[in-house]
Amino acid sequence: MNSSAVPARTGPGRPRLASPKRAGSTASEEILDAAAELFTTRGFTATSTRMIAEAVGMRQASLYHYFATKDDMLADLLEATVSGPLTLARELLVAEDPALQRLLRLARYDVTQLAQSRWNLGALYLLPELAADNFAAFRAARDELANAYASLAAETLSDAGDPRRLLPFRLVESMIMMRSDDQHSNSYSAADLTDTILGAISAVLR
Amino acid sequence: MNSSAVPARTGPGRPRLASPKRAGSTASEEILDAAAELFTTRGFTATSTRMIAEAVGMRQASLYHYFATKDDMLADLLEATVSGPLTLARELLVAEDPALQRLLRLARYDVTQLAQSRWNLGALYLLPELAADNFAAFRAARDELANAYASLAAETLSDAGDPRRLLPFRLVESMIMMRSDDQHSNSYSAADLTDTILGAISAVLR
DNA sequence: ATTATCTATAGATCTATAGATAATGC
DNA sequence: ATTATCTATAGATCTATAGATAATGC
Repeated sequence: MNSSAVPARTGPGRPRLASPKRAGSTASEEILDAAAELFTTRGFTATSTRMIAEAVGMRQASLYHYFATKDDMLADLLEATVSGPLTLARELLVAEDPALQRLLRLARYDVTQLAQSRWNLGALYLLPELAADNFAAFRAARDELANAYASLAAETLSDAGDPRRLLPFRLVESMIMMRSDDQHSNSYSAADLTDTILGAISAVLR
Repeated sequence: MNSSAVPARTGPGRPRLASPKRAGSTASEEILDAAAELFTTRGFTATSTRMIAEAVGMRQASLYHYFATKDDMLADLLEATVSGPLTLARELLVAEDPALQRLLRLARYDVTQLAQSRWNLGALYLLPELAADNFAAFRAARDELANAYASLAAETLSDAGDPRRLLPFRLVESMIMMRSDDQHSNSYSAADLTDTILGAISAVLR
């Protein structure tokens, strides 16, 4: 327990006034961890850069050494949530196993990450603020991911235009809503809910 | 096309500078219509009371004749989205028909409303801002609705603790995500998507 | 007299920039 | 010299309140 004002981290640059308070081995990571908590618990626009800085233990202006705008922090956080699933999806799209098997592998990876990530960043996917240019890369990535789900699902259906091909992606995302609400769902473990969602994907495409 | 500054509506009170621009037969309704559009397209905190007033054609301060706070506008909008489904759910919980039939009736009503309402207010259900006291009534209503879905679904399952009982509510809500994203889903009509969701509910509980 | 609006504004923000300062590293 | 921080602040908001004004209704 280091309660002095002396920062633990050493290296070039003027020292911080406060000691580190955040997960992360670099200043950028500390900032993103604080931003993720505040964005998911108080809202994006409702979180000021001052609050983020305070949660990190630095001054508000110092954030701008790492991020040009507040939007950039959110963009980085969101892109990190889709990059893993998207990489896996690209691999699975060209793999040889049966489509349902590939779809379920992708879904399991994705749902598990949504359930276990440190902050429920998926809750920010519906923000109208994401229509801004700053988030175009994220939107494109999430789109590509949705399309990968739809392609894999379509392969399991006799009619490729069957609208059920849209459901697996939505069932995966339902983990976000369950986690947001978790008043009732908290009687189930993340593993149970994951299996339930995977079972539902199979049942729906059958 | 009345381009003069003379307001169309007549009655007591100082006239507005601008003529009416909004759906709604009362000032409160005009304000809520403008707020709903702006909250869903730009975000709640990112929408200022000035923008709302401008969209209505009145001055910012005049909003406060009808709503004590900006939060109250959102609370009213959200409560309106759950009151219909909740009323139906209460009736169906004590009705005599088979549980699956009652569940599907509720789901159809709810999904149809989510698909066809003038603004996609469901996209605001995940806002962290809703944790505030102002929204307690909405949260309670949505909770009760989620519980009604879970009860009806549990009746159709041999094991009442089966986690699948959580899925119908989430499948219904997936209409919100589809509508938000609708890049791909817009190749399907609302009616097709509604039927697809109802089919998925049946398939998942089978 | 009552109502619905208006004008004006207090007080509290908020984001981003400019420029100083205190470390390390060469 | 380079880097990471700091202090200070400009300029632009934003919400909510106070009090004036212009209608209708009695």
